[in-house]
Amino acid sequence: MKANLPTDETEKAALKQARDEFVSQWGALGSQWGISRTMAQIHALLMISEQPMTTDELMDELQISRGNAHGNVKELVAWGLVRQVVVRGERKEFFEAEKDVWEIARTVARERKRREIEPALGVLRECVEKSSTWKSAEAQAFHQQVRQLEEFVSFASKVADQVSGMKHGFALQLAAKLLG
Amino acid sequence: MKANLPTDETEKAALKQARDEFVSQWGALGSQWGISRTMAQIHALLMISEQPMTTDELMDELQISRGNAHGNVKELVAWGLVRQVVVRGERKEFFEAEKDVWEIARTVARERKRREIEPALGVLRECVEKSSTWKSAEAQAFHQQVRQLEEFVSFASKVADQVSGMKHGFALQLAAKLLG
DNA sequence: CACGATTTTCATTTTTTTCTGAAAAAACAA
DNA sequence: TTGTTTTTTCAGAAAAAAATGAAAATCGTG
Repeated sequence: MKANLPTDETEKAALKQARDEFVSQWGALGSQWGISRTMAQIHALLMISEQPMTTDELMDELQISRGNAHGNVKELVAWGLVRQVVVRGERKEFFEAEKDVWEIARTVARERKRREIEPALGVLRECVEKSSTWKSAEAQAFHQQVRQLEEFVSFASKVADQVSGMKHGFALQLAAKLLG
Repeated sequence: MKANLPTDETEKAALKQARDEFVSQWGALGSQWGISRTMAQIHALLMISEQPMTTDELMDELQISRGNAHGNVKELVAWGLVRQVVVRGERKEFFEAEKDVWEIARTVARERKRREIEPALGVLRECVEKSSTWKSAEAQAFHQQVRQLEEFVSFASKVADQVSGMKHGFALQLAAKLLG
């Protein structure tokens, strides 16, 4: 075994600190967004973990309860950002995060479309439909506005489809189109 | 004055109902997102209102307190989604929402970049930097992962710039590029 | 089956966020 | 200035969301 030079030890400590910082900050960002701090922290932790982790390891690392760790890791699985893997010889469940950023982006696009865009479209379409035959000036103004919103959200929906359907090389395709 | 035919009355009632439904549902969607229900409701209400509204009208329409109405409408102004307008002969402040959906989209892109993307980039860049000279395998794996994330978020930032810089005809430009 | 290991659920507590309403401050008019 | 209207602030209340921890259910193995 190699000798532990002072630099090795220093680096080890600094790495731990950097990882903790990343996890903690990512958690804070998560709540700015619409997801719970713990869920974002678990995601961060799994993204920078080289091995899959168990619920107990998550509890230990983040100092959270079993119920909390369990619920949030399962929600990440439901999002498709984390998968459960089997480790030979182990009975516990292990979890690992998708690490490829383009894959992550596609998943987020798909899920956000499903959870946010589609319900909005439902509401808007109902309003557009209802108001389409109304005669008064006020009613027509309402119709016009919800129709414009519906058109836009519908467009956003198509963009989300497009993005979530892109294969690797996504970056190149999209970058070329948008920034070229 | 025209006679109020039964259909007029029916339409009027139905319009009121549709507007309320829209406001209420948009509020629910808002909380799914990262903004408060009330803020989303005020935004919805102002988007479908033909006249600018006062704080008192907002309070009345949404059945909320003055402090709540005040704070949320001011936050919408800070976002740039609502502006304060002067109505001649009136002392009260009136508020109106931006109605053009492309303008709304640009504003949201700009603000979300500022509030969500930029802080994330800060965290990521710090991690990338710190870990760039480290030697151990673990440290390098960490570096690689945060670097990939940094690259992606940086790309997202450029997209947001691009979108928020687009003038009217935005739809056409973007649609052509993405869906064409 | 029976037993220990592990996962899942859930009533309760804690924390965070949002809202209220009244008081203070500011703006304006006379 | 003084009185009136309107806006702003903010301490406390209420509501919503998240977390805990222990009990129940499930799973896998001998």
